[in-house]
Amino acid sequence: MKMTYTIEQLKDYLKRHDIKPSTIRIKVLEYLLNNRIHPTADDIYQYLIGEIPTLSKTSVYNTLELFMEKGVVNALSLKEKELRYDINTYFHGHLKCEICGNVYDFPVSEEIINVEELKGFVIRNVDINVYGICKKCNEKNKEV
Amino acid sequence: MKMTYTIEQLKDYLKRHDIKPSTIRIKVLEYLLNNRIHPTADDIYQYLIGEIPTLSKTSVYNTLELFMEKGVVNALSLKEKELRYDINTYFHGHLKCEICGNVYDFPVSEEIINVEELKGFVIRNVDINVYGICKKCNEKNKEV
DNA sequence: TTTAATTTTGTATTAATTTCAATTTTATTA
DNA sequence: TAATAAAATTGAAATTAATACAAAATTAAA
Repeated sequence: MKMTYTIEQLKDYLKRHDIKPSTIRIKVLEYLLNNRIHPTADDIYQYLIGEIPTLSKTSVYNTLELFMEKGVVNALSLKEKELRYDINTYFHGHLKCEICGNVYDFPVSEEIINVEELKGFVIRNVDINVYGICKKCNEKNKEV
Repeated sequence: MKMTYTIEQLKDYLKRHDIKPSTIRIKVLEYLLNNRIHPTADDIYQYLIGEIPTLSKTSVYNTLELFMEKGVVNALSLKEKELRYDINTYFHGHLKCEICGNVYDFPVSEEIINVEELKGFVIRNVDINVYGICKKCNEKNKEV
């Protein structure tokens, strides 16, 4: 994991989002910022248990719940059992490769929600999820 | 429930999708065609248990799984515990009202997947999910 | 320091989905 | 038609992500 944020930076990030910084919150934030792989709660837990041996899974869930309320992360519902979490809250789409399981980002124009049928609807969140086979896995298949 | 399909029509629908028609499959299909509310497996089960008293939930899951394989339904992953199922497999988006819980359809241009970043990716499915407050619930709130 | 508020933990619970062997139904063949 | 094979259905048990919640630990305030 590339370490690109100081503790002060992480604390400020939380404070700016109206979150009191605690060790767990700082570590979860650090993980999310440095591992932009749309991790599950368990991914986060499995990594952080190495850093905080007393960590409980409930704390990870609590932290992610708080982060969602404060707009720090979005949850991704990708037809999997587990939710994934995305620290990138800018408008964008997700590509899930059904072979390797990786989730990639791709740009989407906000124009798509400019349709008559959405007038009068207060939009809080938009998810654009594409399922298929990524370039890498597709090329591997051709070799066989 | 409006009854708009004959058993023969339902059987043909299944056969055209390479599915052997059985009583359960016909009833599940009928329910999906006549109740375009993006029901959950339990919604379907709760209704059909009144028609088929011996019905098991596993059969509903089995049937929906088969329908998905054969392209009869799509599963909707809307950050709820349960999956929902949609008999409308044409390209469109979904609006989930977080107040009343209803899920509405809205049109989306297929242009949104025409981006450079998706070239080389074999697309099998696209989900566009919008979360917020629907017109009806929004107007109710204003009254208060 | 004492008290209050907040955060974290750990266990138990919930509930949707899956697994799978047994049963039932349907189709095939002798 | 009866016997056999194949397919569909059932029901109980297992799985597991997420939640609830009370107790413990930590931090902040008085």
